[in-house]
Amino acid sequence: MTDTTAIKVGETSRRAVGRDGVLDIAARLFREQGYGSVSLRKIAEAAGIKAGSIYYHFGSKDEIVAAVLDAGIQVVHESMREAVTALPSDTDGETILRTAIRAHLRALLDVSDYTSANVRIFGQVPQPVRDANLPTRRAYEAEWDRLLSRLQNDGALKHDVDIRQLRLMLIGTLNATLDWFDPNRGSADALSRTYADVFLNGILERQDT
Amino acid sequence: MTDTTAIKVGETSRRAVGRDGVLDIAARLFREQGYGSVSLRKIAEAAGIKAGSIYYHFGSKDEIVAAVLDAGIQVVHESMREAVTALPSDTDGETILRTAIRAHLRALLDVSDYTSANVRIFGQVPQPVRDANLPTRRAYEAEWDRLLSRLQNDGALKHDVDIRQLRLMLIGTLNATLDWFDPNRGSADALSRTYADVFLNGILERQDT
DNA sequence: CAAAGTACCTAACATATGTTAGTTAGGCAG
DNA sequence: CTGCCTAACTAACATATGTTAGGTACTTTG
Repeated sequence: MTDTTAIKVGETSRRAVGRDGVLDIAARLFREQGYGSVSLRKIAEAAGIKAGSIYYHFGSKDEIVAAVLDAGIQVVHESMREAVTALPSDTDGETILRTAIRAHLRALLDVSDYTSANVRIFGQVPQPVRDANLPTRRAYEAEWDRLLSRLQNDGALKHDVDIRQLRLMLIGTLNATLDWFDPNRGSADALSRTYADVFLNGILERQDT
Repeated sequence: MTDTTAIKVGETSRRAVGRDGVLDIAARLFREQGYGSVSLRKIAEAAGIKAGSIYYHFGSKDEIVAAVLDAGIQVVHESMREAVTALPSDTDGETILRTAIRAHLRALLDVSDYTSANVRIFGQVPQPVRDANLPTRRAYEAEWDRLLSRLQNDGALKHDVDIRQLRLMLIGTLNATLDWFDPNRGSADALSRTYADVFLNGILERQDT
C-alpha cells in the first residue's frame, strides 16, 4: 500500500496523493494528451492539489517525465522477461516468440499507463530527458536481442535475418499499435496472435498447401 | 520555379521566401524537433524573417501545421500510387506489394520533410488540426486497402488476413522506422526489401527447404 | 509617374507555463 | 504540551508564445 496519510483541511478531509499518486496521474495524462499539452497545473488539478505543491515531490517537470519514462520501460521489460522465463524449458521457439510479443503488447495496451506514456511521448521530450532514459531502453533492447539470437541459434529463425533489424522492426510494429488501437474493437491478445502470425509465416499464399 | 521576388533592404538584397518557403522550413523543423518545440519565432528565424511576418501568409500556427500535414500525406499517396501504376499490367502480386512498400518508405525517409513531419507530429497537434487531416489520411488508407484487397482477390495473399488490420500493421511498421532510421547506416530501399521479406514470407525457418 | 499590391518589419499584448519563496496545518515522537 | 516532519497552499516572477495593428520598402501595373 502507498503510505497515504489523511489530511484534514477546513471541513473536508483530503487524502494525500503523494509522489506515487502524482506520478500515476502524470503518466495517464501523458499517455492521453502527449507531452506538450500536459502542464504542471493540469497534473496538479487532476491530482487534486495545486501546481506549486508538485515541487515538494519533484525538482522539475523533467524529473517527473524522466520517472515516467523509466518506469514505463521497466514495466514492459519485467513483463516480457517473466512471461518468457515462466515457460517450460522445452518450449519451442515459435511459442517463446509469441509469448514475448503478447507480453509486450499487454503491457502497452492493457496494463501500464507508464509504458504507453513512454512510447507516446519519448519523441516529444527534451533531449536530456530522452538521454536519461536511454540506458533503461538499451537494457530492454538487449533482452530482446538475447531472446532473438537464442531462437536463431536454435534454428527456429532464419539465419539470414539481422537480429538488430528484426528487433527494431518488431518493437516498432508493436508500439505503433498505440496510434490506432481501440480496446472496444479488439483485444491485445487477439492482436498479438495476428502480429505473430504475420511475422512468423508471412502473408503470402503458399504453393505447398 | 517558385516565384521568389528579390527584395532590397538597406544594402543587402534578400530573397523573399514566401508562403512555400515558410512551409518548407516549417516542415523540416517539425520533422526534426516535433510540434511543441517549434515556435513561430523559430520558424521565422530559420526562414530569415520575423515572427509577425508569418501572418502575412498564414492565419495561425494551426494553419501552417494543417498545411504541412495535408501535403505530407499527399506526397506519399501520389508516390505510392504512381509507383504501382507504373508497373506492367501483368506484374505479380509480390512485386506490386514490394513496390508500394518501397515507395512509402522512400517518401518517408528520403524524399519528403512533409511526409516525415506528418508521421512525427500527427499525434502531437491539437485535435482540430488532426481532424482536419483525417480526410486526406483516409484517402491514402483507402488506396492501400484497394491494393491489398486486389492482391488478396488475385490469390497472392492469404485469404484469412484482415485487410484493415494488415494495412494498419504495415503502415504502422513502416512509419515506426522514422524513430530510429539513420541514413548513414542503411538505405530506404534496402530496408524496404527487408520489410517486404518479413511480411511476405515470415521469419520462421521452414521445414520444406 | 502615380497607385496598388506584395512581402516584409516593429512593437506590443494577453496568456500560459515552469519555477520559487514563504506560509499553513495535521500527525507524531519526545 | 512542544517541536519536528510531511504535505500541502498562496502568491508572485520571468519567460515564451501566439497573435495583432500599424508602418515600410520594393515591385508591378495602369
